[in-house]
Amino acid sequence: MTTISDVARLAEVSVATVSRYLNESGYVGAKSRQSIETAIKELNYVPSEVARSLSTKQSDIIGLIIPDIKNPFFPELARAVEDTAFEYGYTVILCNSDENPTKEKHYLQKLTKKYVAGIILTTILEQESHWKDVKLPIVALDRPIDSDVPTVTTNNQKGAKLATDFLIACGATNLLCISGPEAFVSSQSRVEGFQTASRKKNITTHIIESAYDFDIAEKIIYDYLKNNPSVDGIFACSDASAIGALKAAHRLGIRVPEDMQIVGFDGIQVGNVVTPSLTTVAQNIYQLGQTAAKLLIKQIEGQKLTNESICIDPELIIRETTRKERFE
Amino acid sequence: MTTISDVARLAEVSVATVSRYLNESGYVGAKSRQSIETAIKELNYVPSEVARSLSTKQSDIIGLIIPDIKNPFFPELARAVEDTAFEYGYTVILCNSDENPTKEKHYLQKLTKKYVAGIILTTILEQESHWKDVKLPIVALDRPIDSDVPTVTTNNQKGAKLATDFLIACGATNLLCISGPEAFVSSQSRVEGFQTASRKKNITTHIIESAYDFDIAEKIIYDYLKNNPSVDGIFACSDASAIGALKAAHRLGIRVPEDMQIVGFDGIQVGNVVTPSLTTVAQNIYQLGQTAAKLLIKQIEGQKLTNESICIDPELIIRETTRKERFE
DNA sequence: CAACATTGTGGAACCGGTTACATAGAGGTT
DNA sequence: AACCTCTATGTAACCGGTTCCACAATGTTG
Repeated sequence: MTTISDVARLAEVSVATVSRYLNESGYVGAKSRQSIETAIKELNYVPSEVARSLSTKQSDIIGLIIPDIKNPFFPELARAVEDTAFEYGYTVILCNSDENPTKEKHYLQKLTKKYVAGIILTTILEQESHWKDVKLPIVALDRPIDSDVPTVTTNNQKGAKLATDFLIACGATNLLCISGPEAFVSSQSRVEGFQTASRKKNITTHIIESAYDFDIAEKIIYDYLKNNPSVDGIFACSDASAIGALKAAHRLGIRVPEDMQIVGFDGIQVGNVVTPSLTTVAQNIYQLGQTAAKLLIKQIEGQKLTNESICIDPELIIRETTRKERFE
Repeated sequence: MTTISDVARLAEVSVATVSRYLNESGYVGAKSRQSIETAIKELNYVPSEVARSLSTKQSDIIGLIIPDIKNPFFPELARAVEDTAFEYGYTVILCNSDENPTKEKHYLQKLTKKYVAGIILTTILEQESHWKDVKLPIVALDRPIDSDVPTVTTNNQKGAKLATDFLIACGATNLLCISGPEAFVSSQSRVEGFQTASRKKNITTHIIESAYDFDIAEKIIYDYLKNNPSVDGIFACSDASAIGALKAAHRLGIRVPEDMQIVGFDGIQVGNVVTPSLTTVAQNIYQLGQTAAKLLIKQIEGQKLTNESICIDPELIIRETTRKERFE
């Protein structure tokens, strides 16, 4: 591998001049520029990121910490982050935290050691104090960490309201809400949205909790529906639970959407492939990731973005688990 | 951030001794060891990966290049690689190539500049010569690059044979094979497996090609089945096409598995969630990723693994798109 | 024309580690 | 006592960049 001094030697200038040329900092005369350019081409020179990082204490690496890339929500998010990073010349390190604080802390330390430029963090859990000590640029995704950390979220409450209003408009009167684990703030907001939308009307509501997991949700919902056959509308706080509900209904001989309607939340691809395909409140996942990445890069490149938080509206996608004819 | 010389100063030894202590290289006396340990604790010292990389020209970063993390096959693979890397103290940079040689080349250069320790490469396309110049440890996943590059693949031919034999055993006699794009070697092997399995018996076969994409496959298969209603068994070279087939059949009023049976290939999670759930040849995706990562790390840590290639057997998962009663 | 600003360049310290080499004391051998 | 081998440690060069500072040449201004 050729180094900057090889280039300097061949171009008959000093390394300082070459460095200035490379970074477009300071003056470089026309003939120096010329000879440097030819030297670089001739030697096929590529500057070492590592050496530069050591000097500048900065790299072009972004750390992305998510719970689990296998969770169908995250691949698209990761892709959005990576695309945006790529566009701006950054590179992404992928970390799966499993929502485990120890692992999270470990990654944090590793990333720090590598002088990463910044971190995008998707922790759904409660605020972990160790994030407050980090002096790196951070953007929180999906869940706020701290009031002065820029955050990108979906408007969960609004989305839930959208879903619930729609269920009711489609004639459902006996609503079941499948919440996520209590620790997830996003799930709480969705439940709140559900409650505000269903409270005013003359509607019966129930709320049960389930992990965001197909199989677990299926079991819980199966048991519930068995004992409560009057439910005619389900709002699930995740598409995973919604699909669980679908399977549970199938096993119980409940026809969807004729006997019971279902609306999910998330907008993951699977929802479109299931039969009947899932009506859902789709988060704009790609935009979520893109926005977070852009926000982070802005911060990295010097702008202080204290307090800048962005809330992205989700969108109701009407498919086959709800009825076409609207009442009201 | 504290440095090694801070530690050396506080411990009243030289940086060389501290470095020796950290790397367990060379001799360190008992009292030096003691004072270094306390100094490190007191200062909360964490060595800089970057500085070390500059010296050693090695990092603990592994580059993972895949076509697209959004493709449902890759999240689990990426997770396996990351898990294994984590276990051995490595870190993963995620690169989406979109099967685009230019992007691939770009990433290759970027990764080289960062002194990554090695690269795991999943390119389904034809051999790209630029990989031959790379002097980094490489492992090819899913597709061989070169005879002397260690490679991890699924036994595609065997899997296809498994699927086809099973379809025939379940009574299908008029088989349609949905191949992948011609450029994918893995798809070719699957078609070959299909052909060897179906040739000997008294069976009619057809082969059509489709991208590995739900919607595209659905359209192509819909058109085909419309004109060829006698097909009673489909072997799809990917679960994506299999699901497309399922939807096409649904739209045409063909009952699955009563009128027509379907077997997919890949074993992605969606297959289990679709109705009826998909009988498929499951690749052991996690093991694929894990094996590749381990192979790479072995190489990184000094072992020359020329010619070491591993072929992992897939497994037939019988679900609901095939009939229970076996003929024969 | 003197004083000063602007442009162009190189020397050398520095980033935070690793490592070759020199050195020195302790213990063992003959 | 002379010599050798370990063990233990420090000095300093090096990895490949960035950047401060000094300095020179040239242009500009009053």
